[in-house]
Amino acid sequence: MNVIDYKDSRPIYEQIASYYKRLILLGALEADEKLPSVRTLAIELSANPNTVQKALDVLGREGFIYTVIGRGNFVMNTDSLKKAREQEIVGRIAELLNEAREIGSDPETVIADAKKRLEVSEPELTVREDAV
Amino acid sequence: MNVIDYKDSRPIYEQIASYYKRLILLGALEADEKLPSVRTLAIELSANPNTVQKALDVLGREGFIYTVIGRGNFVMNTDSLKKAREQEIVGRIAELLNEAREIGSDPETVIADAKKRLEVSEPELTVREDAV
DNA sequence: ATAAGTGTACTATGTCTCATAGTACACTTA
DNA sequence: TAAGTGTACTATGAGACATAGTACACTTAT
Repeated sequence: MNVIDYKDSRPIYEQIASYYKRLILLGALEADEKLPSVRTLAIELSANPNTVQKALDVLGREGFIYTVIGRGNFVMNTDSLKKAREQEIVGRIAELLNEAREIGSDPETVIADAKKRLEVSEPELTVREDAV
Repeated sequence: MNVIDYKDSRPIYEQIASYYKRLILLGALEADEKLPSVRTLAIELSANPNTVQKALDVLGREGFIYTVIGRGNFVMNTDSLKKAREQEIVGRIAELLNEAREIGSDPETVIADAKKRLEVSEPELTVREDAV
């Protein structure tokens, strides 16, 4: 699978963890769904079982999965995870807006420019700015 | 000086580079101003001259400073640097908004929440939302 | 011309993280 | 009982990072 990117400077275990964090937050994996075993994942991802285990450690510590000894790893309920991630995003955007203001850029302008770059996915819900 | 933080996971040379990037973008250092020498900086920052040199390499490659052999390192003009950084910020915010939408959060709500966290620095220019 | 200060380029050493390989053990399930 | 599961070790190698030390070409002040 195309999960590991050797041009990416991040460690492999972190890339694997990020990949599953994204899948879980997107709802691509259902709650209580069983993940492939450590050894199976190692083969699928072309990585070492120890590296996969390290990625699963991260996912477990951060509340994305839970473990049942002898049975496997399972996807955690996503409600609280989504809320937590949303708060991270809000905080990060606030930091960036503060920096923009520090270097003399207007936060409102920055926000407007960022909106222009948003991928349009629901055109029927989009209001064209110049139509107001 | 309190530039290097050993609790910070980033390498020292990157911390030093980030510190000067920030100073330059904020306008705390004027264009064509001379930086302290590599050896002087090493003492001031309590770091190794080689590590300082590596940080200056980064600053030079990214256009924050320029070098005159035998004389020293000097601060680059900040106009284009600020514009480039603003574009980075815009792109990063767009990425975060896309992710928020992917996990079911409304981008407009996220933006509103981020604005609430902005530090108030110019109250005379701030319009209270509930007063509209 | 000389000395001091400048950036720069090396070698060498030690520490740490990361990734891999291999082995072993306790648990659950078929 | 056998197979599959997570988990915990040891060991090895590669690479990034930081430090120490030395050296050289350049510019500037004396």
